[in-house]
Amino acid sequence: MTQPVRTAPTLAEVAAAAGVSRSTASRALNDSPRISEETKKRVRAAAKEVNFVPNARGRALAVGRTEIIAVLVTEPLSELFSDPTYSEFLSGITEELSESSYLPVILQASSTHERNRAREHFERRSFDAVIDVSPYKGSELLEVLRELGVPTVLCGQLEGHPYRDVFSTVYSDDEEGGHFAALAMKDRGRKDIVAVLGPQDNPAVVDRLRGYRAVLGEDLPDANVIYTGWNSGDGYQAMHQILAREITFDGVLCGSDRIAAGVITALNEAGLSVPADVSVVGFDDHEIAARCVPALTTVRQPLREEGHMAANIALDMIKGAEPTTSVMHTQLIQRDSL
Amino acid sequence: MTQPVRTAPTLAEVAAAAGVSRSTASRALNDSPRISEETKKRVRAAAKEVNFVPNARGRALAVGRTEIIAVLVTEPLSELFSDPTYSEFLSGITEELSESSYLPVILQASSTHERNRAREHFERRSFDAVIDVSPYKGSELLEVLRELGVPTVLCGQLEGHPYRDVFSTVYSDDEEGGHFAALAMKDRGRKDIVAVLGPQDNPAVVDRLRGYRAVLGEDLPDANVIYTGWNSGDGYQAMHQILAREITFDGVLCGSDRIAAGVITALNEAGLSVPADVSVVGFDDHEIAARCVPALTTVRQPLREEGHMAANIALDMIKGAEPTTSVMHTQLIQRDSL
DNA sequence: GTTAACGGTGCAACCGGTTGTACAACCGCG
DNA sequence: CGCGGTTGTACAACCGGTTGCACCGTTAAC
Repeated sequence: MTQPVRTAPTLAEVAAAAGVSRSTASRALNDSPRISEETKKRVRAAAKEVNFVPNARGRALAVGRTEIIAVLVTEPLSELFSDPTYSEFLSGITEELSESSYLPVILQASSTHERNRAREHFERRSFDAVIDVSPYKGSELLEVLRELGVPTVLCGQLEGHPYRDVFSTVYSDDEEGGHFAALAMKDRGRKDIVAVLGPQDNPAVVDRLRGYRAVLGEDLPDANVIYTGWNSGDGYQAMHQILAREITFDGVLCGSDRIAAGVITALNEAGLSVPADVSVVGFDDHEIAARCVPALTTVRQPLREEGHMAANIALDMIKGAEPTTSVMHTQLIQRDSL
Repeated sequence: MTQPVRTAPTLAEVAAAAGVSRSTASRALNDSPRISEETKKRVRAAAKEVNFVPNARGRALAVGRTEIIAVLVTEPLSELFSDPTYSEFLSGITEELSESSYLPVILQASSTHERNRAREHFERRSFDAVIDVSPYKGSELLEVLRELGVPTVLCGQLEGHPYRDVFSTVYSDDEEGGHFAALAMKDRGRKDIVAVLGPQDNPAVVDRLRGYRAVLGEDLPDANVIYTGWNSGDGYQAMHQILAREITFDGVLCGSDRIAAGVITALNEAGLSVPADVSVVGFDDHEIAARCVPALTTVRQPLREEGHMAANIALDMIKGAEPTTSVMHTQLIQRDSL
């Protein structure tokens, strides 16, 4: 059994064990070309012997990096937890960073208290970069990050993009996605469309609607657009409201797959069949889409790939790259609800 | 408008601006009694002037602490995301630490890749302490933390407690909770009890069952105990299995409120009324418990308080305190399902 | 045989803070 | 007037790494 180590070995001990100087030991472990192969072997052996791992604090001070990237979450965790969008994003980020020596950590900043604490650590430069996964409302923290010049990537659109020249942005082409969904409705011959979308103040929602409109025009009248939350319960309720109005419609464009699931339930309860009577198209292509009955035709957002992209941009910015805006393409996934 | 600051001011600049040495500046900002009030004022003014914030890297190296605490999550995020238990826990931790200068960050370590990266940063001593919120299966990371001597708090029981002398542990008294639930059944005069619990390998489940048994004895026969997942779907399915057996029972003890919700749905579908025909008692007292129809009688776990406790213990251990085990009390919440 | 070139290593400075200790200035006291 | 005791400040070392540069011993070229 290995004994608990209370005090970690330092580079000096490794150097002593290998019979070289600290600098040589350092270079040997960092594989510098200036050190002979033989010396490297000896130092590496010594390092392994004493179980040496370079101390993050000393290293961070010397190289000016902590190798920790903060994934900033400004929504309450419970909300985050109920939305599969985020977990896809996060997996993408983690996946990509696992190739590097950087470690992503999730930083919750929903309350004012939390934001202040986060701000403090940003100012102290505890993190090399920040990836904000829910920036759409903006926040005073973004202002702080801008002032500090911390490399920052926004996942998702920010209203009006006031920071475009300072921050990088990654998001999927929502207008294009709306386009695809609407086109599918049109091709199917649907003429009287209803839309059940997410919150009206969300830029993604606005863009998707623009995409719908570009294709459908007056087939999607203003009166038929409902803004609500992202959950199936929200979709269910919204659909009930629409049914109560007793208007005629033959297609429903949904802001998320979960909304679509609720919509389908409500339609079925009202005796309407999907897709025979009404076509339904979702958005996101989450797991739930394939499990719907009937399986949901939807617009796929490449969330995992967005995570990859965000992570890579963060790494580039740490190395000094300029901010970028990166728009990902969407894709129509054909299933049975159309 | 403040201009973006590319290079942060250092203590040396503050000292120069205030006309004192670096050491005096440092002591003044840390409110050392050896510095005159007048000098402190001057230094503080200078610091404010240049917007000085002590650099985390330099400070960490000097004081030997990063002031970052890792909240370790070894389950897949999606699972974590669906269980309200965690978000309560986390809120408790964050709340408590917001009083200190420590920052909690969430560290995902579900895949092997992620665990390796986490391990690396543990070895580098990137974090002052670790709070593991889902330790019950154990993991090789715990072994690493033990060897490194990193202050560690486990939230929840660990099978067999092999690390009791090295790690602190916080959990609620599950046996007591089981006791309370069973006692309520008994007081109500229920004699033929069924239990629908979480996974059998979970120590909490074992303890709760022990609590049930201590009160009910043969009123809860082995054959009536079903192990399943924590979700309402699991509860629903389990109840259907039980109904198919056509045994007589008048009470159901559930491993979680979500299980209870599923159980109630299944009972209603079978034409059984709660609580007239069958009493149901949950566990956790999550939000869902109060929203059930009928409102669920359940055993409250003080999750938020456990978070507070875990955070405080972590801080104490950083200061050198010995590991502690802390068991929190549960409480029966009387509602209408009994 | 001298010298230039070069590969390998160590010294020392540096990153940005904190802290033990020396020292100067001032006080009151005998 | 000289002394010990306070008070306030600065110097320098330290935390644990990285890195510019000087230096050493070879070898090769003239």
